Amino acid sequence: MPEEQWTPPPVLLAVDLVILTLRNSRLHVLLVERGVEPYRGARALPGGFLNNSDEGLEEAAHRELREEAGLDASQLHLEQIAAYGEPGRDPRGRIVSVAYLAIAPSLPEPAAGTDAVGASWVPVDDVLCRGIELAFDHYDIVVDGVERARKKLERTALATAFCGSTFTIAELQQVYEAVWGVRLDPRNFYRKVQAVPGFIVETGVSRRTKRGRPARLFRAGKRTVLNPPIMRPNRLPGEGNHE
Amino acid sequence: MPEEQWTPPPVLLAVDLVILTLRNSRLHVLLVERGVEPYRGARALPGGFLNNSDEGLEEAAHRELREEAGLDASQLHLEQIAAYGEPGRDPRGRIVSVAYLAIAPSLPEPAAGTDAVGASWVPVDDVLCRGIELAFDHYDIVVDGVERARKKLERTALATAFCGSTFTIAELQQVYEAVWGVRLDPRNFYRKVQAVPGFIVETGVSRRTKRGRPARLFRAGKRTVLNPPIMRPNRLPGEGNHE
DNA sequence: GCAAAAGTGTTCATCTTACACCCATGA
DNA sequence: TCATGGGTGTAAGATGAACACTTTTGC
Repeated sequence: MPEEQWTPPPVLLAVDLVILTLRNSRLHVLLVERGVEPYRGARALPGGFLNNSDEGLEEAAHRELREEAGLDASQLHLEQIAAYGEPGRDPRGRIVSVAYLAIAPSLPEPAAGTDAVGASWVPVDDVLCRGIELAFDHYDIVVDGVERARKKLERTALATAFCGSTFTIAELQQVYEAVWGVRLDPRNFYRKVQAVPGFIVETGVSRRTKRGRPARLFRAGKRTVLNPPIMRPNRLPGEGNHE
Repeated sequence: MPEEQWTPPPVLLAVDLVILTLRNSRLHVLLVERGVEPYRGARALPGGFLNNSDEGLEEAAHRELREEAGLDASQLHLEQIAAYGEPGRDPRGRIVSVAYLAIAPSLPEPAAGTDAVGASWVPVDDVLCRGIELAFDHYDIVVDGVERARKKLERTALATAFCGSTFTIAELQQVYEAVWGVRLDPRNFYRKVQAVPGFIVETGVSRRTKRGRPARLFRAGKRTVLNPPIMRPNRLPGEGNHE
């Protein structure tokens, strides 16, 4: 913090949301269609400006979550990704956006009660492969958000945020497979997650029915840091070099 | 990004720096002493407001690095930590700060040619144990910055940013030990870092002198992501629960 | 009974750890 | 020569991948 008399230039602050969920075993992100210029017609992350000078950043994220995605703030994971402030990122002027990552459990609703036009769940793969054009620098933000989720699956209980209040181990495995984009051995995964103290706890009421033997139901434990961690399978030795 | 006609409230944007370095095998952070209210006399992170509406966030971080710490922007690691924007974090008004983490190699100078009064390197342990009072929410920012560095040592070549252009494996080990606050077996560390392709490369000119057998000199390789990673020794099973 | 999914046991390869030991230098 | 730190070998234990096999359900 500086000591100058000179008054620093004010900037406009926005909050954008990367809301991830699983829909039929694939990772999806919530996108809205822009109704006005710039980038009219393109898809963008839900978000908006700070309401007033007294609104906190996370508070604004919670409000947007409610307004634009119809998701209740409580009981869903929310964390900051980063601030995006390159001059020129928004043609309307100097706007700095603070991006948040939200994880929602799989819900039956199509895209939740949204008031923004054209809100829809889009497979993350379609976005990452640039099959869908995003407004502003929102592509970068999605990349960073997904990467954050991928990393946090290893050492934190983030995966349970994708599940309902109770879940089977197979469902938990689908979270890891969808977010990491890999296949895991169900038998080894089964033991591995149970070997982490406090990660998941068995609800006595064990069963559920679909096909085959019923599975025990678990709920998220209190422990948020995983020890030992659930490590992502090794990429082949000669590979990836991005930060 | 919203579509409202209403004009959002502008906020002031600041940039704060967590500059880490090693000084005689201990992790230090650069702090300045505040000359004006609020928090006059307390220590704070170096930083300042955006210069003008055209200055980028990282650009501002580079400028502060030069102005307040006398460190050349080029060839030192710089990455964003997060945005800190709770209303009330600064008694002067609504100020949102974007914090950056910088890693500087061990330099002979006491605190570098600073123009801020009372800039000094402070052992990170003294800050984390709250032995030193920091202004604003700068304690939280230091915690987040150090935690970021600790995590990135495992999977990235960040440790080499603490070293000069060439370094011995023992020096690299001191980085890991100081940042993680653990002791490592030199023999096992020696082989482990060399087993990561592209992490460090041997400079033909191998020697250096102090006491005992001379060590080979290495420089940072091109690979920034470590595979396999250098994992932090396991904390005991019943432990830590913070996010 | 059969298919399918849950859950268990076991093997083999790999990695980690601990530590004995040798090497090259300054004093 | 001894002390000191650099560098190598190796064996025991822990971990992880692969996969055969048993259990419990719906049909």
